[in-house]
Amino acid sequence: MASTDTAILEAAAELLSQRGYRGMTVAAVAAAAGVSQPTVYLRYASKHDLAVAAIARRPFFANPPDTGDLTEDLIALLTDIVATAETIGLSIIGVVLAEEPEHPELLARWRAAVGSSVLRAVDEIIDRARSRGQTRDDLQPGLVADLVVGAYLAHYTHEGRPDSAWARQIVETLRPGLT
Amino acid sequence: MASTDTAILEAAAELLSQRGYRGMTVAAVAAAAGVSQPTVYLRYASKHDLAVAAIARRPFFANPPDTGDLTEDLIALLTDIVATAETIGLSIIGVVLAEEPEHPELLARWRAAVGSSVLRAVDEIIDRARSRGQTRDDLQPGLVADLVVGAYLAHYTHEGRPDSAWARQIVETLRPGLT
Amino acid sequence: MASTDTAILEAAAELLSQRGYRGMTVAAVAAAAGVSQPTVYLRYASKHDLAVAAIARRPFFANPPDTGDLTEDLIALLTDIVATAETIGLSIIGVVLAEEPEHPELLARWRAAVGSSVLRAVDEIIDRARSRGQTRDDLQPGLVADLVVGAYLAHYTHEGRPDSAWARQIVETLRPGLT
Amino acid sequence: MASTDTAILEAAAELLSQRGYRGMTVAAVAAAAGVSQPTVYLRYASKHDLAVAAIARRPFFANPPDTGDLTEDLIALLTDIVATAETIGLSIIGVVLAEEPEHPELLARWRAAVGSSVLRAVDEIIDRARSRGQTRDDLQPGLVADLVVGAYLAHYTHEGRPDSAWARQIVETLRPGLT
DNA sequence: GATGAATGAGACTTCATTCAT
DNA sequence: TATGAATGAAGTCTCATTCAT
Repeated sequence: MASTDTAILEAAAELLSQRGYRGMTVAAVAAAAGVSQPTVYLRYASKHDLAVAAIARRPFFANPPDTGDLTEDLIALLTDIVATAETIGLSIIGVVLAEEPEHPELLARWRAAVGSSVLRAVDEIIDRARSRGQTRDDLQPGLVADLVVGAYLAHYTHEGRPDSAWARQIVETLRPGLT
Repeated sequence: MASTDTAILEAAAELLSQRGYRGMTVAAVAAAAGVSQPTVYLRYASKHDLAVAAIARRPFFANPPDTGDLTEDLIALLTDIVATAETIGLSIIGVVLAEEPEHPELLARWRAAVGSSVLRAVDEIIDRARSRGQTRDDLQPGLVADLVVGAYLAHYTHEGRPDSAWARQIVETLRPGLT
Repeated sequence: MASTDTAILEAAAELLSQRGYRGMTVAAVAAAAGVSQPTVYLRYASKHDLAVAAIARRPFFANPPDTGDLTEDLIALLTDIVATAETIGLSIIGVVLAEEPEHPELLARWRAAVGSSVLRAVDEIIDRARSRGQTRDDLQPGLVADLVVGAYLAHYTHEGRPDSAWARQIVETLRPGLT
Repeated sequence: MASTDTAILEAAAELLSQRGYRGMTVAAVAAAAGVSQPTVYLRYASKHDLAVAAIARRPFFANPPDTGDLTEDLIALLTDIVATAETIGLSIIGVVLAEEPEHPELLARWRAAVGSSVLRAVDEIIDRARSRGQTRDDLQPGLVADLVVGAYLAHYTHEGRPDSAWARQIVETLRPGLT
């Protein structure tokens, strides 16, 4: 059944976020999805395959904010990223990094899904700013994406959840380099 | 014996970096340290305690570069971070993030050890720049640390290892906002 | 359908020979036969019943060689047995012997099918020889069958595949006792 | 403990004979030996390794009979083989043959242990007979071993347990070819 | 008659942890 | 202090078998 498919993937993604790769046991996924373990194996050849598939269910940033101003767009994007992360936690990123030595496909899948969607969002924001003449011609979107998204990763890793003023402060600090 | 203590901690840190929390089995730590498993338990009450202790053995950034120029200092710091990360891998950061829901002490320990040492390094670099009149008075070191260190985390997570020109490009992009 | 019946039995016999009783999974039989698993169960109440039925599909020795000479007949028969065994392997005999403690029907079926057909072949060869006056009157075909067929079983079990001269050497060693 | 070692190997050999490779579960071996499953894995890296080790515990034919007469020696040897087989069953031979496609080491080990010990026994019997002038100079012990041992394998496989007169009849049938 | 989908039971294996010495 | 030996608990995966369609 289609609903079984969804239930399994959602249970897997949830457990992956909350209990890590190790904690995402097939038994727990099956129980959370309300099916038996072999039913999971009917769909995925191994736990590893299931985890890889679950990664792709993480949130995308498909519709970048469009406020008409570069700074505000970036603040909105960063705020959105922070809000998303506070909902589902950063541990999913931790999982894909932590498992890289043994399961590099997880990180690969994360890059293909989430990483590229973030980059695309920044790309679009900067494109629009450029067409409004708000930004330097040689500004590289990849660098901006690294700086904006990374700031949150570093802040969380080194200090914890940022306060509400933080996103604006980051983008303000960055602004002179963009325009 | 002191050398036994060291051997155990080093083996644990190494395995934690290279194989993650799950891969850091007590048997593997004991074997790598050349002792028996009960010897490990004489020192740490549990595997988890051992992992927490091992986290503190991660590299510090005790002597921030001092080139006489803010930009060059930051490039050197970032280059140093990248080099360190390429040696020991990012999976250790992944581990502390991934384990946070169940073992928040790992992340707490990481913040106390590595996070604060990075922040102190950036602090010092900016202090020196400020005393040379190279930077704004209201520049907050915490934001700069987020941006510089985070850029690498984001780049690695989204794209992989950066090329050799990358660190300079990041700092150049950032520079107008610092001075 | 008749062809379905055949396909299932052939797949079962093939898998039984090549992968043993354990390797003959119902899923593998169904896949090899191009049907679903329940289709197999429509025909056989259990995997075991299927195995028993598959045993009966093993090769018979219906037309014993007739060269006009006892020795040559036996050599031809033994050569034929060796050739057959090298094609389908001895593991099928292993299966019926190995399963005897728990599933004696397999061995019973093998005796009824293959064992009796070999005995009949030796019987006929010796009958013809006797009518030509080539053999002792009191020669018991059962003993000859044991010696000829068994020689191959023992050779394979103890040493492996015999070389090309072996069948003739065996029968030559045996000859003085037959005539 | 040494007694644990023995208990595990004996339990494994017993189960291998009586329930086949599949039936020799590690749980059953552990239970029969009175230990936990991990204790078994402390000694053997896998179930397969355990089975291979258990094969070597099968009976040898170290002291061939020495009656002073070739025929009687062979009858005694064959009678001994039959008696041994009736005690432990032929299913262990079935197991090594049945598992050959997936676990060829079992058959290899059987050949190295049991096969070679039988061959050595026949060798010695014939050597002694030759030194007494009771046999042909060119008689090949390997062929005799094949014929004598094989006769029992074939008889059992095709008909079942032989009656008490059978061993003598086999050797008598063979005798003219030996002397 | 045929099958897609499901599952209870059980197999092999690993691991953190303990205990007697 | 140190360890050889042991184990409860749990994890991944497979398989014979069933049921609704």
